[in-house]
Amino acid sequence: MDTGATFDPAPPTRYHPLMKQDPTQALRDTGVRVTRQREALLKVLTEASDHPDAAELHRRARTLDDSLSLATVYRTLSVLEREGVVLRLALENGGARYEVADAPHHDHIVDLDTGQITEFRSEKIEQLQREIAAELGYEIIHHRMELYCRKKT
Amino acid sequence: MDTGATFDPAPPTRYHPLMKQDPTQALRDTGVRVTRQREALLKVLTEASDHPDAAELHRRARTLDDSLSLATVYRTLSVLEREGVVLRLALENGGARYEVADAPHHDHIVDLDTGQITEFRSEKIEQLQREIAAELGYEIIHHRMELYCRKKT
DNA sequence: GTTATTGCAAATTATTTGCATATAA
DNA sequence: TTATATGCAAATAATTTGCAATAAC
Repeated sequence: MDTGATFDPAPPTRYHPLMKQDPTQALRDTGVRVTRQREALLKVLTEASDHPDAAELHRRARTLDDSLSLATVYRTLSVLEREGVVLRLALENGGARYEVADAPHHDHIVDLDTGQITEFRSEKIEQLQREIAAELGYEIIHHRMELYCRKKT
Repeated sequence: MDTGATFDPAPPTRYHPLMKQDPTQALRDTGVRVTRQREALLKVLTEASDHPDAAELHRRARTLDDSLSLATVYRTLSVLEREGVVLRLALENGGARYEVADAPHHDHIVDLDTGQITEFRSEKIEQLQREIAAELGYEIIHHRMELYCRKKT
C-alpha cells in the first residue's frame, strides 16, 4: 500500500516567505515592530516540535522574558497569524494550538490516547478536495482535516 | 469530472439507530428520560436544515416551551451527543454548531461569504484517509474535514 | 416514591480590550 | 520623535456547575 502520503513528526524545512530568511528581519521589512517579547515568542515557536496552546507558549517564553504577559502572547500570535508566520489549529476540544508555518501545507493525525499530533500531506486527497469543491462551483481558500486515531492492536 | 462525491444540502435519510424509530421512544429505551424540554429541542433539531448553535436552538425551542433555559439546552445537547443523536460541529471560529445524526457520515463545505454549509461525502477520500492512518499503525476513530470556499467567478 | 432533570445564578475557561506607560524605528 | 506595543486589570463570550425545586417513570 502506497498512498503517496508523506509524514513529518516535526517538519524541518522552512517554507513561508517570511521564514526563508531571519524571521525577525522579515517581519521588520513588512513594517511589523520586533520587540523583545515577539522575539522570545518566535524563538519558542520555532523550537517547539509539539503544538502548544497560548498558555503553554506563555510559560515557555517567560523563561526568556519574564515580563511577558499572556495578553501579549495572544496579541502577538494574532499578528504572527495575520503575517502568515504561524498557523492556528482548532482541534476538536480545548483551546487553540499553534505551529510555525515553516513547512508546506499539511493535515493532522491526533492520537486519541497520547494526544500526540503527526503531520501528513496527501496530494491525492488535496486533488479530490479541489475537484469536489469545483463540482459545486467553489474554489477552496483553505481547509482542515484531522484524523482522530488509536494505535492498531 | 466525476469524483464520485455526493452532495446533500439537507440530508433526508434517517441513519442513526436511535433515529430509525421515534427518537423520543428510542431515547426512553436507552434509559434517558424524555422531558418536555428535550422533546422541544429534538423537534427543533430535526426540523433544522442549517447548523444552529446553542443560543439559536434555545431561541427556536423556546417558542415550543418558553420555560426552557440555555443551561438545559447545553445539558441536553451533551446528552444527545453522547447518545449519538446529534453531532457537534466545531468550525473554524465561533462556538459549536449542531446537526442531527440522521444521515451517513459526511464532511462540510463552508461558504466563506454566505456562511452556508454544504454536506458531501467522498468514499475515495475516506479510503485514502484510512490507508494513510494505517501506514502509521493507526485506526481512525473519527475525523473532520472542512473546506472553506468561495464561489468561483 | 425515587432519582434524574430543570431553572437560576454564580463559576469557569479562553480570549479580548481600554488605558496609561514604555519602547522600537 | 512619534506611532506602535506592552502590562495590568477589567470585560466578553461560550459553556459549565451547585443547589433547591420539579417532574419522569
